Amino acid sequence: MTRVNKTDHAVPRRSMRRLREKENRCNTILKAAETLFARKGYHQTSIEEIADLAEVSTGSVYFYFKNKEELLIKLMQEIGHDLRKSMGEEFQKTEFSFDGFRMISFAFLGDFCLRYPEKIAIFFRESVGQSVEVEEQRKQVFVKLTLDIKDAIIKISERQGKHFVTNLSPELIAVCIVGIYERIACYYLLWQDRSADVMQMAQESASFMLGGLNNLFIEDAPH
Amino acid sequence: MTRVNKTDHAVPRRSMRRLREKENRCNTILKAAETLFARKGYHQTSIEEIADLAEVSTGSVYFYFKNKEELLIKLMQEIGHDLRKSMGEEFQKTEFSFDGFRMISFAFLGDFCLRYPEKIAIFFRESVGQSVEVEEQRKQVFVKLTLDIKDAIIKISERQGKHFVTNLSPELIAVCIVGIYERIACYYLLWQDRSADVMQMAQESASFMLGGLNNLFIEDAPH
Amino acid sequence: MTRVNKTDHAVPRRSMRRLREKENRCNTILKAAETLFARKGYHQTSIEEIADLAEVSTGSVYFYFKNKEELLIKLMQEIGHDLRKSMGEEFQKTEFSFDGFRMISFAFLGDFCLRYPEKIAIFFRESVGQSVEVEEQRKQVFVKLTLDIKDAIIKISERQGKHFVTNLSPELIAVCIVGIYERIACYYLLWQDRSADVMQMAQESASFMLGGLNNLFIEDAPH
Amino acid sequence: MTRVNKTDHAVPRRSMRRLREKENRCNTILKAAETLFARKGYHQTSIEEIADLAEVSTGSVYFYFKNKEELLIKLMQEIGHDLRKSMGEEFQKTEFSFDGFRMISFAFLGDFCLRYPEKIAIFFRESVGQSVEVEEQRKQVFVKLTLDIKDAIIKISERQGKHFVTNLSPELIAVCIVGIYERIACYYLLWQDRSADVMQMAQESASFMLGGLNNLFIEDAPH
DNA sequence: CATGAATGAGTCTTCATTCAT
DNA sequence: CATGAATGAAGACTCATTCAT
Repeated sequence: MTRVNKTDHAVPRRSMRRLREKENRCNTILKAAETLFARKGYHQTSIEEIADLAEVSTGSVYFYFKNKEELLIKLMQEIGHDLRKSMGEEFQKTEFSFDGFRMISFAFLGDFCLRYPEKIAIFFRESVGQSVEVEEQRKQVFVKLTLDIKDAIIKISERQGKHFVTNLSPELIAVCIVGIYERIACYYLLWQDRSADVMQMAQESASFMLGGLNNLFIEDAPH
Repeated sequence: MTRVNKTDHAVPRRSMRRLREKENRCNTILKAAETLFARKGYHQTSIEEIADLAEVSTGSVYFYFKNKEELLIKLMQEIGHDLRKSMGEEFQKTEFSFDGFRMISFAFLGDFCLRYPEKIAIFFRESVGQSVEVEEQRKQVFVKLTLDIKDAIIKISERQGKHFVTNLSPELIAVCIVGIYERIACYYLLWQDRSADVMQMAQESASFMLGGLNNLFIEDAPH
Repeated sequence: MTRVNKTDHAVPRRSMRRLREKENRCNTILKAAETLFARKGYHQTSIEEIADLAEVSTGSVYFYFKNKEELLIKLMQEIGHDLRKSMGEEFQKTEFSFDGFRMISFAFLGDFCLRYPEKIAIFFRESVGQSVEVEEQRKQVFVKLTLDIKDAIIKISERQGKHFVTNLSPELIAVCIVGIYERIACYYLLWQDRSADVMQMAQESASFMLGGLNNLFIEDAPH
Repeated sequence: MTRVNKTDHAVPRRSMRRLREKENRCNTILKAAETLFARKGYHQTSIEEIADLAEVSTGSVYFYFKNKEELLIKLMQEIGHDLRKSMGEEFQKTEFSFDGFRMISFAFLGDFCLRYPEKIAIFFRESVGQSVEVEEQRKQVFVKLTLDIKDAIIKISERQGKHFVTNLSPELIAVCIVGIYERIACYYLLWQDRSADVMQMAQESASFMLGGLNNLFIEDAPH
């Protein structure tokens, strides 16, 4: 029905498109998928809807992506990559001082989350619990992200001449930090619209992390 | 719920037995759903499979539950309820001292997660990103859980005569705590099998939280 | 289009059906598939068409049959079974004399082919070259059919006190006979309508086979 | 065909080379199609796969062939042509004596089938039951093949001064012979690998045919 | 002539849900 | 209350074919 009208007068979707962009179909499709997955949910979004929004045929979606799952996985990986890059840069800029935590809090909450709420929805909601394959890829993305943070934590501790109570600590702290960001983003941005308070939260969550971190350092024996 | 009311108005003679039987069926079905959702994923599990495992007909599933979604929601709510109850008890037992954090860490990670890995899978994975309705219910469950923790935090701080840097802090801390538990459970129990280290993690995550909490108290000005 | 009208006024296909027959849906579906496969070809027939002709929903087709392939396989096996049964009876009736060949020729060409041209189309045309699985099943059906004939040939030769030139001969003769019937059926009934000459052909093809058979007996040394 | 004509009208200077190149391409594609159709089946083979194996683009396939069907038809016709040519030569060589049957058996089973098993798969399996058009062409190819054999049979009988029991006989015998070869090839070469016994089968099948043929000659009345 | 990206109609298949028994 | 056969809407995915470059 919708379908029929679409091709009725042979209004080629192509013409308009080709004028605007002759490449980057791939990105257009991904962007459309991101928008719809975030808006309607992964399962509630059909390939046809994605194709329509991207001004492309369903066949084209399958030309660029193996299947629907791959769209979700690609989006997730891309977001994971961006987050890692952004975090890495912040840690670099602050030369692996404690201040890095404050910076990544602002970068993530104050910048990324506010600018790309759909990416947050994809990363923390739509990519969860969809299929074995998606979950496996999600795990890998999150493990990489966590290990990045763990490495940064180790570097920071070394620069401060501190040691952790156990070998587990650095990774555990990284896991905690990821969990904190995740839940703050979901709770305050996806579930409620508290974007006005985001800066405050960035500030306080950084304090929280630093306090937590400090508590897992071994007390240096006084002279 | 709708269905349950049907029989509510009439509590006749042999009702007791009937009620127990009904509750049993209901629970058998829920248990089957929990097992399968956790093992194969919500979408990959069909009503027929649930009915088979519960040894009832598909029609019976629909007698006790409005639809598949309701199964998931009920499971989620049940788990949320159990967690809140358990946490509440721990805070009570420790009389809202700082030690409560250590206790809930052990209760959650050392006890709940190890005993009911399927519930963890349902609560933190399968109930995420499935539909608008599930997400709405999930939000409510999580908000309740978070507010419980927030209340406990406020009580604890009051008992210690401490004040928070902002009004946001108590809730934010609660959100962080939920996030920490969530991610630790996923990372170390669903994604990897690090059950051997769980006690250590409970210990350290409690320290982490306490450190974080402390950092969001206002420094009492020394007189 | 066709679709829309079908359900527009909610004219339940069920009502009419239930009145006529409350069982044997399975056979109705198979019969519909047979008719359509023979008329339009296996690939050119959609499940929906089969369901329509059987006055059943598409879902019902999948309730009784795993997939489209299974419909074809079942049809093929059924036909194979019928043919073997019919042949077996003819050989029995003629007490494994040479006359059996004449009888099966009449039974197959004069009876079966004329009565069930669609079965011939399924057995010798539509079930060929469709997929690996169909081909495998087809092979098994044909091998059984061939071995039945081989056994009959051996019995006949024994009764006549004859021996074959080689061990291969009985099976080879059976293979030839199957080939002869197959091609006659295709050539004279599917490709041309020579049903008028069928009896003549049955007669002559039996003679041909007998001549062939005789030529593969060892010449008994004259005393 | 349509396409070929395009260049037919203009046979200019460097045409020779072009023609050879074109023919090469054409054959390369046909060869690729033959290989894949035989290996994976007609429907399971996509144009893209054929193009890949032939190291051309999908567009090129459509330059040389109207559609996928035409590829199959061309292959089938080619094989039919080769078989007729080969048979004709054998009959010629044996001067239309009874020995011709032995010769074509060896030529077909001992030579053609062993050398070109893919052609056998195409001719007797993949080209069956695919579409109305393919079936129509298949019929024509087989009818030609059959009539060739019929003609040879008539010639042979004339040379021997024999007469057939009815007018139908020569064609019927031809049909039988085709069926015999077809089924032997499928049964012993496509379904089982009995290539070791092929010579024996050629020998015996020829005997079978001769016996059959003889049985359809009218008994010459002794003076 | 060659290319290969783009098309989109066409189909199979699934499965939550219903309801007559 | 229980059953499970029946439904049919919905969607993913394929692939022969086209055509601008």
